[in-house]
Amino acid sequence: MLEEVQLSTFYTDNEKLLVAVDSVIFGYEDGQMKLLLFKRKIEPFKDKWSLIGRFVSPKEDIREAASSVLYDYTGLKNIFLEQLFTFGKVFRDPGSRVISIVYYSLTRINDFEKKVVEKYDSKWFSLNEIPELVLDHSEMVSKARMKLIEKTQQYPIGIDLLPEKFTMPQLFNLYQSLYDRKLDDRNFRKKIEGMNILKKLNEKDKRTSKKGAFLYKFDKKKYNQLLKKGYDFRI
Amino acid sequence: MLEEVQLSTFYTDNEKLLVAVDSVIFGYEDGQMKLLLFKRKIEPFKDKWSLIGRFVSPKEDIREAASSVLYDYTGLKNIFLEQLFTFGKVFRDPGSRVISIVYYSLTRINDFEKKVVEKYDSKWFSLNEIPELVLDHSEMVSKARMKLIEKTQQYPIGIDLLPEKFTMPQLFNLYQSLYDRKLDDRNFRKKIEGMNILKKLNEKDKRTSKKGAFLYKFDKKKYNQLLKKGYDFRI
DNA sequence: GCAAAAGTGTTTTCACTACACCCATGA
DNA sequence: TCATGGGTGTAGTGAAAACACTTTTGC
Repeated sequence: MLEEVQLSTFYTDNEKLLVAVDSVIFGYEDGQMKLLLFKRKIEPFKDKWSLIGRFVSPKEDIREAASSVLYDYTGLKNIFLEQLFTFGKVFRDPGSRVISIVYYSLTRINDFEKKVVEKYDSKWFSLNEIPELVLDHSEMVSKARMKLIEKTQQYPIGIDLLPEKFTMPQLFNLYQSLYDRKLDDRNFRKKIEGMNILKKLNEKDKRTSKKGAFLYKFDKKKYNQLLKKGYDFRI
Repeated sequence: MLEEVQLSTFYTDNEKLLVAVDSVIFGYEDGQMKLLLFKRKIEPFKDKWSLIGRFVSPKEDIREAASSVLYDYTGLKNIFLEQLFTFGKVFRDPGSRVISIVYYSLTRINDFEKKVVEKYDSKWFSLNEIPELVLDHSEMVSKARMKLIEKTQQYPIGIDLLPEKFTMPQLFNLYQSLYDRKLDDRNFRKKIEGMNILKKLNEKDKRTSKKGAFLYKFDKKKYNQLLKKGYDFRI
């Protein structure tokens, strides 16, 4: 109660606005980057494809709001989540004047998650098959895709997109799919090994070849050391 | 009136919040990057140093709000202005729950502008002499400074910070001051000339030496071509 | 034994670094 | 004539690019 009083003492002459958070959720599966979309549950544009989001209440931090949306619809906690951009045109939403603060996140698409996701009338789309979206959500997605590519230069995003144990060919395919061009596999290995942020395990993944590919793990300690020095993660 | 009706049809169950824009204004003068700060005019924290900003009205785009603040307090229009980040912790402002969308901008500090600025109880501070600021404004500034350095990698920010005609030593000093370290002047020239985005003029600036330094202009056409290809502007 | 994916080295090329001296001019 | 800032070239180093063959093994 005291808080309430404190918080309403000033600025009383100014008009308030609706504020929402929306999330662009990326995942990686079958050698492709994917995007999680939802059937919108409210008017206007009910049942059209949309990002997931909700209104921010006066009692929660905006990041908290984004992270709780994520948890509610995917069951995931503590995953990569970063603010992208705030959309604030007057008529961006015909339903009302709404400021939308957009976050993007990176997840591993796995079986558990799929079940939660199916419950909410949602679907993973490959990046080249994204349907028309409500409001300015397509613009949000395209900004997020650009940001994602930028992000690869400062951060080894494989950490969040691949399973804990992964093979070199998997990592290689991830980067090819992200950059949308062919890379040289030998140079790729050299570059990655030069970074020295992977631990090679004594196990092999034999699902995709007879020979089998060695499994690796990210070494988060070494990664954090590099990050402090401002390492350049470009491939 | 029709608009009003349209805009209030949906989402009526949700609580609204105060939304503000704040601007981090950078300038360059006397070989130093500077920051424009203002004495806060409202309670709480009246008369403390602060970024400039104001509340967003329901009838204006957020970018419009940021750009009009800038115009009101510096007299400048059409200058570099980009969204930085949105701050939205519940208690970031003890005056009330306020979402703050922060923009940053780059300007040329010139005599005209100075007069407008003096009128508003404001002052340019060198980056290493920034006083304590109200609320979370110091965090905003430090985020803006990091962004500024990032930005130099994708954009020749000299365009917005230097006068239209400038000398190589001026540009060189700007980058040294931005990166806060000594650079090699010969390598710097080579790099810049390699980019091929400057036009060398047939005039010299003799204010700082007897020999005089050639003046250059940015060639915006060539710059835009490079930008499309995703050129790397790192020094 | 062969198909299919995994894994490995060398040479070339190019960009970045380091480094020191001459030039033009006003006072 | 000299002090001051402006301007230039070259050799060395290291990272990135280009490029093709061998290994493993389930079928």
